[in-house]
Amino acid sequence: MTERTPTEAARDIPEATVARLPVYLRALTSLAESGTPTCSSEELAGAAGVNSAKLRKDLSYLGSYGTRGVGYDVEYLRYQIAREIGVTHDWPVVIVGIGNLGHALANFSGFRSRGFRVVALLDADPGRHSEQVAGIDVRPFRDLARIVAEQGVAIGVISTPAHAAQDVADAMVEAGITSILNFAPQVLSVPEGVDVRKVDLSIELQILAYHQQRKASVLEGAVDTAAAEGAAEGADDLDGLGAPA
Amino acid sequence: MTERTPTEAARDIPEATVARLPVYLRALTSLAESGTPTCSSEELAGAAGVNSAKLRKDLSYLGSYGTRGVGYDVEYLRYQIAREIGVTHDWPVVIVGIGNLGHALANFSGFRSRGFRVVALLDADPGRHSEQVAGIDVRPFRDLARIVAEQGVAIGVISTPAHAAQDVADAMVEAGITSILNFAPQVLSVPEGVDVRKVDLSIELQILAYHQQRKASVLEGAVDTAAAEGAAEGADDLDGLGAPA
DNA sequence: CTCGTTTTGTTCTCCCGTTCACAAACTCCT
DNA sequence: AGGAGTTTGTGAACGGGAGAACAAAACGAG
Repeated sequence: MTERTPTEAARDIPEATVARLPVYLRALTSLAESGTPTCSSEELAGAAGVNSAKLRKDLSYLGSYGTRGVGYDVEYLRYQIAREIGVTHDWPVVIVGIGNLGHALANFSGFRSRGFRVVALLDADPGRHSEQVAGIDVRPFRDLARIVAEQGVAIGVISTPAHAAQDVADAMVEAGITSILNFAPQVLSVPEGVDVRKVDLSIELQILAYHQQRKASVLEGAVDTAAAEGAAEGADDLDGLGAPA
Repeated sequence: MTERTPTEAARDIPEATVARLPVYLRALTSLAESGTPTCSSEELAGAAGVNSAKLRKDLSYLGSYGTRGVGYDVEYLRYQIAREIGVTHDWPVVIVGIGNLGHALANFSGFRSRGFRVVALLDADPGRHSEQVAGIDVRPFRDLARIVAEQGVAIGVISTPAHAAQDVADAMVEAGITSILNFAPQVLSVPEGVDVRKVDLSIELQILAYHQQRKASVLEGAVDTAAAEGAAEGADDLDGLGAPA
């Protein structure tokens, strides 16, 4: 049953597992660089920051690539994961919106080494078209469709201001892009079959703030918090809440 | 430690809900700016990109802030969520690692408007200490502890290269920071009680690549995939994975 | 060859999160 | 005042993921 039918490419890998595979891949790459030939699930789990049962279960979705009593061959497992994710070859990527963040993304060295290749930087502002960023010319946004077609681009990155993001997404979809990584603080609506992942600094910070607030109220005693909550618990007394910015 | 204050300051809000509250907050802010006085769960859910049942359940964890048959008061709900998250006042934040990404983060305008204030930019490289970024002086990393103490910083952002990230995290924890947002592609180990959230470009792209690969193999038929899988069974050909930076 | 040790792959159980569906509650209209 | 129409808040069913625990498999020693 661990036998792998080559044609069965479409096993169901749980989303949570998919999200961890890149972490394992990175850990394995690191192990490989340090010359480690094999590793146990315990070691790898440690390097990836998860517990070993979860790691083994995750890997079991890919197949039986380990050896009981021994562990996993680092290089072999690394290749298997890379193949499963689909980063044994580079994916061409376009970045739209070359502001501060766009610059940083264009210069990000991890692209090439992790299975991606920036083939174009686009911006709607003509003032930026003379620039070169990370050795790549910034080109007009309207060239998007042509570039996508010529280079076979399937993945697009949006690093524009929020108000432009939906238009850019629409244009990307129109051009044939079916995977979008969105850095703009804006909910995108896209047709079925198009994947969107968002990266949102404010949201991450606000989540931290929520937990931080809780930690603070526990540490400082319930005095301040109790007072504030007490007022709120009044349920009808809504004074003091009336002044949102 | 787990004992809760009598006034029940610490209602249990599920983690998944906490992660969506900032999205609702943003949608409400947008509605408020457009002058909308009230909205239904359906409208708000649409703006936030979730379904309305989920939205209502999420909000119900905070309390009963809506009116049946009417909907939610935009300003009121906005304030309630902001209070729950803890962004009715600004949180001081330090950013460590002022490379490309650090620049972008420092210039990110959403900080101030969403409950955060960058109080310091730190870098270990003395060559950067003469710089000013976004109107803030870049200061030596060793000043961290003093700045954290003086400004009451609880949240730190790491935008260094991967190899420096753990040291920075250790120093942050040592200085008293208990919430870390990590942009470095590196698993951080921190003591209990310290929250870490990670934002990882490569991982997000690789997740997209996985789904993209699936879409492609479904569309193009199993032919290419089968061939690729057959080759991979050789198990020794690991080319194409080499030379990460 | 056999036994003991190690480590994987998998099963089982529990918990969290999502979704459905509906009663409760409020407004508006007559 | 009362009924019709809305919309919230929530109980209950359902599905997926996390973790514990264990059987199966490989290796090495004697």
